[in-house]
Amino acid sequence: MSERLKRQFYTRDTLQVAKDLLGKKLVKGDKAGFVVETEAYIGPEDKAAHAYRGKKTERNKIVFEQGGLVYIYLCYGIHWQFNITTDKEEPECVLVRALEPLDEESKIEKEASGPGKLTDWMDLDKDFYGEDLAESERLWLEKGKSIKKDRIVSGPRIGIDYAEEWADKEWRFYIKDNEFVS
DNA sequence: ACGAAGATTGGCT
DNA sequence: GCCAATCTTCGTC
Repeated sequence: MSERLKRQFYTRDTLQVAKDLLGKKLVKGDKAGFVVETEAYIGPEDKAAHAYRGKKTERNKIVFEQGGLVYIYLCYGIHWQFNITTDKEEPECVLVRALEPLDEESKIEKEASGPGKLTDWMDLDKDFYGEDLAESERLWLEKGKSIKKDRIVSGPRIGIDYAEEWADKEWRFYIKDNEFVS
């Protein structure tokens, strides 16, 4: 019996998926962690999104596909950013910024508290580009913990000052008082 | 074909 | 708190 999240979880409104992802369990091999922080990127209208104005490139083409796929890319030449595509048709996605590791040792080191640290810890790189989280044998999401609505808080996204009015949108979601949020 | 900038992090002026 | 590291991707020459 599997608790894996199905396609239908991802092919919904992106802001809703971003909120619902909190508390879910990301599993890869023998490593796993609970999602504690996400950010939503809303396709063509969002200046902070790579798909702003419907711009489709070699890098971001996967977000134009259906929801539930991995959009991963290298930033600053050093860090990988792990995103999950959402919606059916719209080029939208959710950036997973931080995890609460399951194992004690990783918890103490806060090894997944930040988008770059998270991918380092899980060994995620371009090899996972386009991976289907609803079908993959090596990476997927499970039901995880249930987070009460009043434990979910929102705020402006991080590192996108160039996006002008879109930089103020409160599309970053995280679990209140969780120590693993970046 | 070339150059600028980036959804970050960690170390030190 | 500020700045360098590091390299792929994209826009432009």
